[in-house]
Amino acid sequence: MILTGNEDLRVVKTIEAIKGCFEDLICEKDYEKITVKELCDRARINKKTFYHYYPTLDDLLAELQFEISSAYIDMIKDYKLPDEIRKVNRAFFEFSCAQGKVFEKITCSSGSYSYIRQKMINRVTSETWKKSPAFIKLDRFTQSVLLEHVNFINVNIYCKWVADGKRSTVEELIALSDKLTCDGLHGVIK
Amino acid sequence: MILTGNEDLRVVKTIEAIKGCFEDLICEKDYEKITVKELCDRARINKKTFYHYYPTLDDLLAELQFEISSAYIDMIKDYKLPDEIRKVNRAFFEFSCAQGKVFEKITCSSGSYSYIRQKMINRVTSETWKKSPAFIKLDRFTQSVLLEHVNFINVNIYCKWVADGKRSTVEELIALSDKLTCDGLHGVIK
DNA sequence: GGTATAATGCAACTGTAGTTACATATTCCC
DNA sequence: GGGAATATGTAACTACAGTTGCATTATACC
Repeated sequence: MILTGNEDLRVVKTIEAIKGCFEDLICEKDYEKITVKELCDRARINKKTFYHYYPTLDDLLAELQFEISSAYIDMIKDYKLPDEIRKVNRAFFEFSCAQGKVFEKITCSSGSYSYIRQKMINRVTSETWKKSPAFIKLDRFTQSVLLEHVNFINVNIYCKWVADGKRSTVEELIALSDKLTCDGLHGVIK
Repeated sequence: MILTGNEDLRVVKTIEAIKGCFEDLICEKDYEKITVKELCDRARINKKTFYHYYPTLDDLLAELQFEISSAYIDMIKDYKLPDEIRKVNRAFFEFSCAQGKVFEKITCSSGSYSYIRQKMINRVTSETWKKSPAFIKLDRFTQSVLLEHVNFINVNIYCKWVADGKRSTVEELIALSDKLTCDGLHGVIK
């Protein structure tokens, strides 16, 4: 549940407790090892209350991902692909690299919930591609391929950057992304 | 457990039953919804026996993935990247498109086990890249990015091809892959 | 402040994951 | 074919997921 401000105080308290404790747990251990029980114990709520708001832990995770990436969506929503791809790449890394540990864990964890990456990818890119006349002319199959293409490249670079100890600068990440997205391997290696 | 031919007949019977029923189940329903219990019921074995061979269902899935992709690994193991990338792309699609439903489900399912893609990706590409002098000269970070880059593009194309009802020819898939890997977006869209 | 409404808690339930000690059956190999 | 080795089964156990009916509490609104 995403709070709007009009909720019952009990709801606000419960949802904030659920999300806060969930973020803590995500930072402390692998998502796959988090149980509903321990989340409820920590948030001081009954299991029934949790299930009242979320069918499964995966749904809570998806909502958190949705909320976190919303700011990024806003940044790129007016850019046009493929012409403004460099702006999209820049926005991605300036946004992602400024995020905290929760974003990092959610985006990079290689466990069974990396599918979240795909959800994010689809949400983000479909909005920007669809404004391109050249894109509209492509067949649906090629469209669907391109839809995930750019963001995978960026998520991949971001995750490897984290795994490497964040030793490159944001500008270096953007430069690598620009090469791989615009020019392919030949931009990086001969 | 991967059978070598020297095993006790009981072991052969058990392992074949486990893998056979697991493949059937994968074709019938989402992997996430398969339980150890129903696999054991179908394979006519006790839970204890299953856990004797596999710590979790994920491990069984990983082993199946490993076995299925072995033939592909053999095909590309002598190619050198980035020079022979077109050969790798061709091998990928000629192999993947000839596979059956189990491969399709394992590779394309968008659920929580799409991480299998990553495992496959890493296994496949590291062997081919490491023979490239130009690759060795790159920093570790860029290396790790490239390691997943090519195969993601191919897996992505393959999965979209399946989702689209396999309407393109294998040659069209290879052509699209060649453009995206070698030349980036500019090879596909202006 | 009192009350109807909605949120939450409680307790008990079913089903599955994963483990254990021990019993039994199958296979291997002589 | 017989006996040792080992694979598999049985049954019972703990723990958690997810659900249910009913009790209780907090909140909103008059």
